[in-house]
Amino acid sequence: MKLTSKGRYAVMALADLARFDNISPVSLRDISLRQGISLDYLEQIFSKLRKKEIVQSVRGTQGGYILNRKAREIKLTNIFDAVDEKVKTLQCKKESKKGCNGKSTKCLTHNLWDELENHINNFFDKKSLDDLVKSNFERKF
Amino acid sequence: MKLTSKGRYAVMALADLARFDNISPVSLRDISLRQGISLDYLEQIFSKLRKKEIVQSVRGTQGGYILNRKAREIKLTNIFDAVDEKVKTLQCKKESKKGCNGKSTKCLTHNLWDELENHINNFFDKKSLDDLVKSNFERKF
DNA sequence: GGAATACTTGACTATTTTAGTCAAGTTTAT
DNA sequence: ATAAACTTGACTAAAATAGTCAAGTATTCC
Ligand code: FES
Ligand code: FES
Repeated sequence: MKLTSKGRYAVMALADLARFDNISPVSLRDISLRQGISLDYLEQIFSKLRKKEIVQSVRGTQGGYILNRKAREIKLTNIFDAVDEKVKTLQCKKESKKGCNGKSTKCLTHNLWDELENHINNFFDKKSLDDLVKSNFERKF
Repeated sequence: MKLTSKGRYAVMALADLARFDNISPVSLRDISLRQGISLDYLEQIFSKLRKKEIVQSVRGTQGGYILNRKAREIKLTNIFDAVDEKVKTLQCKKESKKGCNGKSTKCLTHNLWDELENHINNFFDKKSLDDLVKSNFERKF
């Protein structure tokens, strides 16, 4: 089980952006340089974040991106959702009554994986971008 | 983030095996048929489980595998460890002082991913094979 | 002893996913 | 006008996954 770069970068980039929240737009070029993420890849990611209304774009020179909501209101869940980084522990389709083995009942481990998925998603539901910025701020003292 | 088949199958197969704990060895062929897992793949998995002393093999006709420890003492952590299904949320090396971006300090999200990793591993540390067998047993009534 | 069952090992491969790159635009501040 | 910066879509190399395949060894039962 591992976290993919897309999810990691999305959160990393937003954490960078959130530090300048409401001051001025941050260009992807700056994020790219500061965080060491490919500019082209960031563009892909921010295109998705914009579609899900997590960020707003400001075009033209001195443009960039700004948060579209308060940092406190942006949970990791929202970010992961936007970039399609999803937690997937079940093999079967959750809605279906069939099991992952093709049989008519759920497999021996179905409930276990379902619990695991909830356990992980709980973490993402709780953490906001704001928590992240604050914990980094405190780290400096 | 998703669970791989190797980890899923390892737990599924052991859950099947645990139901016959101390009665008689269970052949991989039976597990393969009941759980719908490729026999060749199961062999790979059980080879690893045997090396980590989670199961014992019984050769010959009527042979198979039996648990090497009490089901209560086999945690998911042990199983995942044996088959190399590891939780990996950090990009950087944990011991190193360098960040994932190659810089000399840890990145903005490092602590967050570290927390996440612990959160997930807690789940695996708590759950035992025994819990799994019992919850399936109860399900029948 | 011979056949059948079942474990054992190692190498090999197709498919899928990931992590990007590349190219050709459009928009806007200065 | 020009440069900075967003926008979109297609493409691709590399890695990981999920197995398969082949050849062999050990043990029990008849
Ligand atoms: S994971 Fe849902 S039935 Fe196996
Ligand atoms: S994940 Fe450890 S420094 Fe970024």
